[in-house]
Amino acid sequence: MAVSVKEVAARAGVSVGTVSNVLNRPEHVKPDTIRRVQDAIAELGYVPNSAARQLREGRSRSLALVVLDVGNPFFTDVARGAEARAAEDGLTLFLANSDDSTDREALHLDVFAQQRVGGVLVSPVGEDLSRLETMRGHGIPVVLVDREAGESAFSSVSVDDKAGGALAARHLLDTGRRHLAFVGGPLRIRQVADRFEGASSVVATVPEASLRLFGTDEMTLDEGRRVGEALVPLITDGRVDGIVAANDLLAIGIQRALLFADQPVRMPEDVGLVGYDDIAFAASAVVPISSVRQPSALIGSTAVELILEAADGAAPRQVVFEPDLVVRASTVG
Amino acid sequence: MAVSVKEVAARAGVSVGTVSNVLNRPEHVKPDTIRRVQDAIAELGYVPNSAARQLREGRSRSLALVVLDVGNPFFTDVARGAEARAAEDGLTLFLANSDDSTDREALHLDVFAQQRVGGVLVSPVGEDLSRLETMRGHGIPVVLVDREAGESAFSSVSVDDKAGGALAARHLLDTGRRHLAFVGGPLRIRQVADRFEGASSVVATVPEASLRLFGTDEMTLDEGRRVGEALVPLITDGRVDGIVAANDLLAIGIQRALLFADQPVRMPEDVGLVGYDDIAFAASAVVPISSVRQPSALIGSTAVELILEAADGAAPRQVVFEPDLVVRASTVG
DNA sequence: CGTAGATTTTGAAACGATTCACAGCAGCAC
DNA sequence: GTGCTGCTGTGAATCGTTTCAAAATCTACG
Repeated sequence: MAVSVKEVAARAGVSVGTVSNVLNRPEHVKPDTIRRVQDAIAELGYVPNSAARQLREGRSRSLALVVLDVGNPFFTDVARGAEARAAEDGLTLFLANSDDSTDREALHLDVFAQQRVGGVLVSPVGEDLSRLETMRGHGIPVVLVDREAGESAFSSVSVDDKAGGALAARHLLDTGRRHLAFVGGPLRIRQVADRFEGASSVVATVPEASLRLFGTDEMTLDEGRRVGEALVPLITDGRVDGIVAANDLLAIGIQRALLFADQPVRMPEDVGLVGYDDIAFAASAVVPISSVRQPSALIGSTAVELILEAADGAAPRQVVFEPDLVVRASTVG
Repeated sequence: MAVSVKEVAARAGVSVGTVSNVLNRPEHVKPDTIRRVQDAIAELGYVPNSAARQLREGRSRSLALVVLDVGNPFFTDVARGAEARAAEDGLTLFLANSDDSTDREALHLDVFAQQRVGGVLVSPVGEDLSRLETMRGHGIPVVLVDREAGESAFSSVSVDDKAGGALAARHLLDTGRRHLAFVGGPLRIRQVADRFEGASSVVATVPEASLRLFGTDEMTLDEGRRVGEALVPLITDGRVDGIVAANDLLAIGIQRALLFADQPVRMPEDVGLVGYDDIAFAASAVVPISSVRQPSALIGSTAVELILEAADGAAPRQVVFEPDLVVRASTVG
């Protein structure tokens, strides 16, 4: 059943060492021999066993990416960028989904540690990075994605979320709004907390402006709708005239609730709405949504770059991208 | 650097066999010994090497899923269902993206064959299943996802796409439309061809009804918008009054183009729109979109079920789910 | 106290690929 | 003919785990 180098060697009338040489350094093998071995491989349908190879080499030619939510287009874009960059170096990228759960995250990290992957890219769920420390201690390079490493000795690639939050809030203030709402949560997610903080700090600079927080349990379309419905009366009253959503899924849900309320809200006249991530659906929304853009594919490819550096023993490095604002009809007429 | 069973054994003062027993069949080991070994494991930070385990066992405790497009929420939902079911049996699921390319599909399948994964779930890009045949020949169970296996000896789990296409078309006819447009492509994608065929066959039963095909290169928001713009004048003329989109991404793009045209089209008054897949965004669209629902998570979990059966040597089996129609405001007032 | 039987523990073999020191050999110069 | 060099090819050792027959130890009971 199992075809191994041994069978191939027997069939081709050479030793196992020679078969391995044909596979890994054909320049040391006579052309005629190469052909004989390749014929044998084809005839027997030999497929190398990567477990054996890996065991011998001590490390696998693969990387892992653990994201917070595969359902969020932002992360699939990051994954695309990472995979493309990894492929350039002949590396395979495993994609795993932690779904905002520390348990699932831990589970995946364990599996990857056991696989001895060449490196782990992770957008960590919580603040506790000790498990990642141990991974690095075991010689597995770790890069934080979409989260700044701060004083810790990890490499990281992130986007300045405070700046992003500020960008969104400032845009609303610049276009005349004064009573802002920030929708997102839970605040234990660092990205959310930072975006809120950025927005807050900008609002604080304008005396008559206010910012009110509307917390959510998750950042989904449904939660957005729920909050959107609650916002309608406030907007009608004039108590809210600008909304910053912590991501585009929320923003889309909010928009839907506002436009389809019994007493519909006009956008951008009655209220301005800014999302975050600039996923494709944001541009295709009913009223296209202004959004804070993050260079998602670039984040992915840069993360792989940093892993490769780390694997070469380079010192950890923090890359922080600046977000920019894509202005659409949800904020300006 | 590398901590192996050997070091653990030495530290705990037992043999390597005992360490392995603690890990795999603790019921045969004295409680006191278990504790001593576990302490040693903790102190040394031992992490099992799954390459070695796999080499010994000949097969890895993991499955692979290769999807056509990770960017499509339908497939991430399938992946979720599959992963959950796999986790029940302690199996890891690797997710890979073929992006509609046979090359990328082949690449991923090669890697998985070398990994000796316990099974492969794949929604194949083309019609040529020979590579999958060889995988099965090598003893790796294969299950086709979202594609019926037909006469071939694979297991498969699919949804009746002809019935789905028919469902969509019949609904439009039932609500009084007669001039239908089918948007989707390329037709080499089996699912698209089947949905079109289903719609055609229903339309053919109504004398005065017609169905026109609008081909696309890919099934994305942008392509939907492009076709939507082309449809506007036809709808205004009354030459088209119902649209079947081959998936929801297209439908959302189409809707946006129609609603935001210079001379906007009313929905459902001027035209009815039916999508396919029932992704979350369809329900949250401006005008919520009627859509042919596929039980995505169930498809994923069933596929894993079939893999497990096949691994136990059971005969291949074809599971075909019936789609159903979720009616929303895009087709009825 | 001896022993059958059960419970624990042992340690060498095996999984499949890579590596590397070394062997075989042809060609060549002296 | 001898010794070198360069090119090919060899095969035993190795990676870390599991397995399993056999050994060691314990338990209960006459």
